[in-house]
Amino acid sequence: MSLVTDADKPTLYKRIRADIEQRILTGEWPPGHRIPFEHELVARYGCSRMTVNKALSELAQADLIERRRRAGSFVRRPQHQSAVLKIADIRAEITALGRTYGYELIGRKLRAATAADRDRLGVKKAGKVIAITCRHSADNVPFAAEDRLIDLSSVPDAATADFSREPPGSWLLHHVPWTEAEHTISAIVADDRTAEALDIAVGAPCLVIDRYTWRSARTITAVRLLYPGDSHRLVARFKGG
Amino acid sequence: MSLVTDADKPTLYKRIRADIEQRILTGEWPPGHRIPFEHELVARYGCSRMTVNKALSELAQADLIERRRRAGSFVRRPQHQSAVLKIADIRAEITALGRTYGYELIGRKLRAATAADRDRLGVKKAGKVIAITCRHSADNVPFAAEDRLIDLSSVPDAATADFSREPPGSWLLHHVPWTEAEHTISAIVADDRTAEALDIAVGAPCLVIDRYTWRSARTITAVRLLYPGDSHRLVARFKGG
DNA sequence: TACGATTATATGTCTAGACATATAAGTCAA
DNA sequence: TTGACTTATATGTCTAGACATATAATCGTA
Repeated sequence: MSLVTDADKPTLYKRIRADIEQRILTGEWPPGHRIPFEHELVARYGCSRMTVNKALSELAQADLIERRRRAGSFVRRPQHQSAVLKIADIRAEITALGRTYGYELIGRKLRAATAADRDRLGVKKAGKVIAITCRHSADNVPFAAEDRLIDLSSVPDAATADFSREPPGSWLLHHVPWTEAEHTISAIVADDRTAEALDIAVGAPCLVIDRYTWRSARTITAVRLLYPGDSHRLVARFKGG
Repeated sequence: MSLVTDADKPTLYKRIRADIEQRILTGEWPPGHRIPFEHELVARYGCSRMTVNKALSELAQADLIERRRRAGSFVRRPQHQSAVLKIADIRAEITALGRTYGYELIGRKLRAATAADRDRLGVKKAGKVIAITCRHSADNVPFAAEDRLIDLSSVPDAATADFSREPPGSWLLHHVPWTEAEHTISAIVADDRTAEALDIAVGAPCLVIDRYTWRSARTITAVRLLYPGDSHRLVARFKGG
């Protein structure tokens, strides 16, 4: 029976945060509205300033309010230009849907980086790379085609990994410590090769995700994922939930 | 000459946070690694516990570490399944590129909600709605086609807004207090109508963004944006920046 | 050996102060 | 009116404590 997400954790600063969030979300305090000063909230809730400060700091970190010295704290304009996009590991995504995951390695080549490879990885110098082509399926229906390049100078262990059984995405997730990533999403129509890989018609729409991954300015992998565009959807949700 | 993002703000807790973040991102402290206890960091930095607690709390809020009572704080596994997708206001997006923005209202209808309208808005009962079709262009080249439905029972002011001059997206952004949104991204091929609206060939790939917006369980608007798929790209970036 | 009770400990929250600092607002002179 | 200076004030950071609480580890017992 809780309208607020974590109303069942009745610590004071969370209650203060939830109270304010509630008023912002309902529109009672519209964008630009100055929320009460810290000392006013201290008086209202009968607590110390550090407690309301913690509540307000978290709201500021979540971009719900903006804090300005000497002026006060203000409700920010909704920013639905940025949303959290969930791009799950494909295996996890499929098994989460209760479907059986299938994986098939199509090609694996270890080679000295060509100019095209270096360009794709965004590096000037690269030694060897592994190029992998594979396919993911759900209930034996093609789900996504993957075309990946791994920089072996960053991930030398990848040279001996067995990608015929484990998808490179999963392997990397468990063997590289921490990464940053950039995703680019676009649409194309299937060419001959793509149509065959995904078992769709030539000219059918495809959703493309290009993911470029690095760690501390060091390139790790570049991957292109192709999904049948009419059956696959990416969902990005902003705020709440 | 700073390697760390906000090293120029030398408050202690930010320095502690940056130090730890650095070690995580470089892989020095891999996923699963237990970072020093609060009392150890207190000793190392010669500060009070609240100060290191603030640093660790922010790292936890950013999902970089996980805190477990009695056990300690641990580096989390990289989660590149969630990324921040920037879906800018179209006008802002175009002007940011230094191109001139153009807007053209194609159709506007005020009507009692049909069954299809209610379905699209995800409501059981809706009074009147406004259906809007319009087009955005950059340097006089079609950039995106928009097809929108606004629930007038949630946003009555929209009935009198002049959408022939201001795009409905911008208008809503400035007239509804705060919203939650869900975006669904998919790919289609252009049909006759779409091809004409975007001045592309029939059968050309299109990127589709369906955005559904509400405030406190109250539906505001549902919009479908169509972009030429080969010229438009969405970029989502995770961590760092 | 397995299970239940106890204990130790790291984190979670909170207080009542303090000083620092950016800046809105007011003051005064050119 | 404008610009420079001063002041008041809200936020930013920090301290040295305190008690609460979840839980890993230990111990004792069946």
